[in-house]
Amino acid sequence: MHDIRAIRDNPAAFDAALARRGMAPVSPRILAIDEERRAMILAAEQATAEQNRTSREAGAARAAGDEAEFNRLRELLADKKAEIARLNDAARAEDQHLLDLLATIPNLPLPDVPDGANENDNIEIRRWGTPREFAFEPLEHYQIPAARGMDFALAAKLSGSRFAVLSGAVARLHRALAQFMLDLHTGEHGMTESITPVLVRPEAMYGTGQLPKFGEDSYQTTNGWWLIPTAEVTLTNSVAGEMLDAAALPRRMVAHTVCFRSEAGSAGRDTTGMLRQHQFEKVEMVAITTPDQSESEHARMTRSAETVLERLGLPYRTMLLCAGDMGAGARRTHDLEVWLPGQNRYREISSVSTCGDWQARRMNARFRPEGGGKPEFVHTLNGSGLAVGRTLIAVLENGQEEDGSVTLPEALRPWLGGKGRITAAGEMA
RNA sequence: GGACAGGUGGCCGAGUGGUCGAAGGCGCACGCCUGGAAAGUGUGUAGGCGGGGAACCGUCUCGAGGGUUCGAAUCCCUCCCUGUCCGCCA
Repeated sequence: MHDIRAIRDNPAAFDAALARRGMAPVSPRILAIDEERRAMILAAEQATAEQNRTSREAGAARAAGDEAEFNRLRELLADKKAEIARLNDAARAEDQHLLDLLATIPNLPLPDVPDGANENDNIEIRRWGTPREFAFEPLEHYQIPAARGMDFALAAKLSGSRFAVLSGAVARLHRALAQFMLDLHTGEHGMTESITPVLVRPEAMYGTGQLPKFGEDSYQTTNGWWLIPTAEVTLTNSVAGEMLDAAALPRRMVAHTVCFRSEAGSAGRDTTGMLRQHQFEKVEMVAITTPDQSESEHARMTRSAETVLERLGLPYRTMLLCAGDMGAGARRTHDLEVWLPGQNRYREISSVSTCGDWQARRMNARFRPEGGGKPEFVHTLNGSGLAVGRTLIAVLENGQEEDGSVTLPEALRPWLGGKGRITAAGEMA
């Protein structure tokens, strides 16, 4: 949600920023509605003020025992009533009209976000680790003998395509990864862990920006709940409607949840393996900050995600997304792409975004500045830390050996009962 | 699923038709007191929207919407939400 005053103050800058997302200018339409809306509000309020005045006079006349005057004023009010109702309805309709339009407009890219239309225009800002030299042709994760516990046929029987059943060693590895991530973020990155619902009200989906525009990307239950596409929804909306203490910020949260995405429109992409699923698990980080904290927090959160990959010894690169490739709520996004030897390329494994006050306005999440003063909207940030299924893929592909076994990252041992590899037979050893 | 109870400001909580945006308390801000702090004490302190350079003015908001009334936090209706008890259940 955008601040109508900011648009009013500088419509050209607003349109210019949106143009970087490939959007046509909208400020003329917004300003026209806003002007109409304000005229309506003024007319309605003036009429109401007159009504209130007359009503007080009527009360006074009655108190003074002036029945004639009271009756005269009462009739006057009765006549005005319909007109006032009409003006109020019109003012409210215009106000809603503006809100509905603003709710569909994506966030403005920050100045340092590069121009560009799609992922080809993203900029690499960092690279860590060196992809391993293989003496053999590395396999994709679902081809690796050690990953035989990954069963897509069974998942298809139960649910259909784009689901996976994990059994045995891969299931345990998946669980270990999630726990390792949570322990890292809570133990070293100052985040508080939550277990949240994965079914939410529409309001929550609206707050983070999935609704009203992107409902087709998610699933809804028959009684109106939405299945979260990311724990960003629950963690971020935890502060919806709240007035937070500035001293309590930044608030850093992390949650491991299952996520659901219908992935409409990506049919045909990554159809094999568990890279892209309707249901997957993710460890999600969310930070609620004051406006002056959000920049450093974005860097910090990106580092928190990068640290997961570094501890696991997985080569990655950090991308700065171009304006055209960012999600609607983001002002700047860092994507972490992990090296997948089986695909011989880097693939997205985390996305870390700062949303400014765009979500906070939708949620009405504010804080009172230290030393008092008017409430201000908080800033919100979110990032994967990391997508668990994709991390599993990366661990399997990067650790695969010629004999079909997989050598696991040293850092995971405490979560694997001291074990360090999966045999070609699919046994933890 | 059934039966009750309830939704008031940053928080707690009073208020059952009239000048109530709303007592009181807590918190917070500023001052007094103090060597400094605590305690004590005084004053102030809701938010949104609109108008205005500003001071300020208007308007809305006591869960949401509608109704009754000259006038609604207060009465009536509908809906939403929360809690308690019962039933069921991992």
